[in-house]
Amino acid sequence: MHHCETCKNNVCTKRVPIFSLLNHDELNKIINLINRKVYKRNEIIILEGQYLKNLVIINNGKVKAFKNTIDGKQQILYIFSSGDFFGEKSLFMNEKASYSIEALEETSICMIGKKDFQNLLSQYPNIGLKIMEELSKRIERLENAIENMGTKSVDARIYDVLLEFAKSYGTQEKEGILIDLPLSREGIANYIGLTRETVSRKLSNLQEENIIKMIGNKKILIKDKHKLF
Amino acid sequence: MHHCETCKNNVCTKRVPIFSLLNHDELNKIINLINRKVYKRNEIIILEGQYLKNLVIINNGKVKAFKNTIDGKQQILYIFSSGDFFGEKSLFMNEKASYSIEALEETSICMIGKKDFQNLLSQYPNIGLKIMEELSKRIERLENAIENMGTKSVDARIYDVLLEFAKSYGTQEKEGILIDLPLSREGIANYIGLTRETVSRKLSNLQEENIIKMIGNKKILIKDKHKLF
DNA sequence: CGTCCACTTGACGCGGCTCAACAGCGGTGG
DNA sequence: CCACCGCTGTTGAGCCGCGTCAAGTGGACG
Repeated sequence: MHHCETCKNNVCTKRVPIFSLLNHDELNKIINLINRKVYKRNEIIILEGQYLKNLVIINNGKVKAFKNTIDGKQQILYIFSSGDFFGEKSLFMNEKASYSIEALEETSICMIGKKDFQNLLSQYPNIGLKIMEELSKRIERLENAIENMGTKSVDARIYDVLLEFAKSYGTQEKEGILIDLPLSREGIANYIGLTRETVSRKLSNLQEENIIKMIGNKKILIKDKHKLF
Repeated sequence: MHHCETCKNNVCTKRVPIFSLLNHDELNKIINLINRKVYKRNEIIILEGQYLKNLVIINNGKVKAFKNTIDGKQQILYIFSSGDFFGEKSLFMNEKASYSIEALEETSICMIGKKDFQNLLSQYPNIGLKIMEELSKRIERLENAIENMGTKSVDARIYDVLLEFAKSYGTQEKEGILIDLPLSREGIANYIGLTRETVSRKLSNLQEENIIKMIGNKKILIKDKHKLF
């Protein structure tokens, strides 16, 4: 159906906060600038060190942004999902990507060429404000992550990541908050700077204390949220 | 002398990267919007949780931006010096400061009211670009800090902070790079998430290995930079 | 149903934190 | 100017906890 093709495209622009101040006609103009692409789980979308030519907006799915260290470790910096964008650095500075992006599940993205987006920016300055707003939020998350890693106990870091996931990926059930985990145990470890084994042990402890319940490896039920503070 | 009063004011705007695209007349208009203030060492400029009404630009001196944790620890997030700005978050969002700012030495600042700055922004959109650029740089520093704290050994973190300080506050001498430390040992510890004792020990080790030389508590000479990689 | 990879659990060692004692330095007041 | 005091830095001893290595288990997917 023809009009469905349009719907599909609209999705990209409609749900994106940075375009939220534009009206319908303006959005339609933008649609023509967009290229879409779909990635499967574990596929690399951007590799650290590459030059970026697009601003990328996630339409559907989840990705992780991470750095690999020389000695084979991995630090996950962000988990991006629907509506989030990345590659914005190349818009102001002509720099290489400072981290890699990998799909955590089937993910469809929208790409806008650097030039096109710069034109949009000068045409609609409010988009710039929205981006600054989003960058500010990202900065605040990073600042909190540093505070956690620098000053908090390992237990507290586990609590924090559980609460963070509960907020972003949790649903309220009668027995508690059910989290659809975006990351594996190893992923969680790489997100908060621990090892897989330590995460595993800490979660087992929490389960023994009846604070959480692990459901397979993909879900966790938080039975008593208040014990995680 | 009258024209020196003007010079003094100019300093504020001239050396600030975010105004670097403006011409002389435009800068003069801005000068009228600015309030200046001087803080002594250890004075608090902003307290976490306060509402900000200004964008603050450092004219002269150094400050630290930090968070205090419930159990009395401190995480230093940034060291700002001449030309750096803070308080930008209040410009896009009406939020409280997420960290405190304290003068590390005698520091003079320039303040521009929120409304005034928003007007500037819409008048000179390039200022917005400059701010995004600076925010991007800040994000990159935070991302690297997280990678360091999450994946690197304590030794490597000490090396990194020495190299960072060498770059920002060091001068090349014949015997090596002489660093004018912005932070005390305790400050360094709070910057990279260690304890005072550990920093002290690690620096003593480096001195024994003849890689650095401590000169009082305020200066460090890096004799062999290449051993710090 | 079988294979493989991720997760779990245990044992162990090392390294950074804690506690404690002391030294050095700067600031203050007599 | 000196004496005192408090804060920061140094150094030592000991402990605890996380990382490492290793073995065994379980779930996901073909």
